[in-house]
Amino acid sequence: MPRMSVTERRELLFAAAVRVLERDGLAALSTRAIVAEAEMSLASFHYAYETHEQLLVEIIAATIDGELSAGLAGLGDAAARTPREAIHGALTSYLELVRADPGREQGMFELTQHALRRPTMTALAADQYAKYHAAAAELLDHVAKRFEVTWSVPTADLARLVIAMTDGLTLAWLTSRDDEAAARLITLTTDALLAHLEDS
Amino acid sequence: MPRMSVTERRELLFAAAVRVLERDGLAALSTRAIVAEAEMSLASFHYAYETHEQLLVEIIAATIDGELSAGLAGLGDAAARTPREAIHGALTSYLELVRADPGREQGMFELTQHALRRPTMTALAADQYAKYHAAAAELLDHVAKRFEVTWSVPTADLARLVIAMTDGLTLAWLTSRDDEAAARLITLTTDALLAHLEDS
DNA sequence: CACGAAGTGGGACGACCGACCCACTTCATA
DNA sequence: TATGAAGTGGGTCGGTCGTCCCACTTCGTG
Repeated sequence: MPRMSVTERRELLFAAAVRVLERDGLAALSTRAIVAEAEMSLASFHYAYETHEQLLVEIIAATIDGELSAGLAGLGDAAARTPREAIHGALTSYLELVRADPGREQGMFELTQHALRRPTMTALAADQYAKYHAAAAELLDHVAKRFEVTWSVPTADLARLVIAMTDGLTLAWLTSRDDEAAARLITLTTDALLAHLEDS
Repeated sequence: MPRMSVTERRELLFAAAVRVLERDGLAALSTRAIVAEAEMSLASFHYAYETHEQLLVEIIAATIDGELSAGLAGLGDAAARTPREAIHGALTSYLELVRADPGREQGMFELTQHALRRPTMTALAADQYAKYHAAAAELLDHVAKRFEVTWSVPTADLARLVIAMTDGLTLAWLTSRDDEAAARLITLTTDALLAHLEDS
């Protein structure tokens, strides 16, 4: 009801859409569900956003930046004393993120799947994963620099391994909710990465 | 138009639904789209299946059995002369399967996501992955037995690593379509597995 | 041949979807 | 205080959804 600028309304709708996506999934992310969550009238939506798809595009593009980059990179340099601790800690932090808010990661998967199916959005999915890989590579480089070691395999390749494992780990945990199995999976992943680490 | 039994009609509808799912995605898998693909009338659907969801459940339950188990296990024992060749070959075969029919694997992901969102279906998703893990464990046991070696880590854990990696590999390839990067990812995964192999 | 079961299909239902129109209110500016 | 831009919301459009009803045809069996 209160009056506000278009940009402010866009932000409120955006936030509401993310909440609906995480809570109820992409299939339930209708225009009406979004405005209900934001407590707005239906017409207000098309005043702020041209189409429903435009909001989706914006969500995909935006949530990537602050998402995994923060989840992985931001937590890798805690109080780790060894490369193993750093890698293992970062992966564990990520799992904790998934456990704390499963709907969020599930929503990311749904958005990716959705984007892959629409020709106009497939480039977005590609960008999404390119950024994931870049963030993971940054984390690996950071570890190498901090502990004065080198990776014997290009970090770009190892980054793909990391992202593939976080995806697989997420899917495994979402389907089984098995914390212990996930922890063992993280240890195995850490082993796999450390095998390509050598003193420099 | 031709007359047929309920079971036969169910099979035709099932096959048609799978085709639509692989070609157009889960979002397009409506009752009408299915009967159009099967060239039936709309009413025929509810004569064969009680509800639309029932068909979904059947698809999830059925496609698992003949899917990844055949994709992985069936191709692991080709002309491989070493454990490395066996593992690497199986993973490469799987990637080839994804490349040959991306829509199929994408459909599987969509079904999993869908199942995870409905409380009545989450158990199905859990079963799905339990079977995946079992199939992968079987493959690993088979390799160990054939080459007279042993895994230094429970194959159940390594199986989770394999499935997580195939999921991550699939997602990575679907989003980037980068064959070379996928091949390097497979090599890294093979390395990770072989690190836990020892003579017996 | 009769008859009931099995199978078929046109049409309609209520609900929800994205999008949009247009009358209305509020505000900034002149 | 007049005026036009900015913002708001009720209502509706055409379309698709899953489901269902019911008249119809075909078939196996008596």
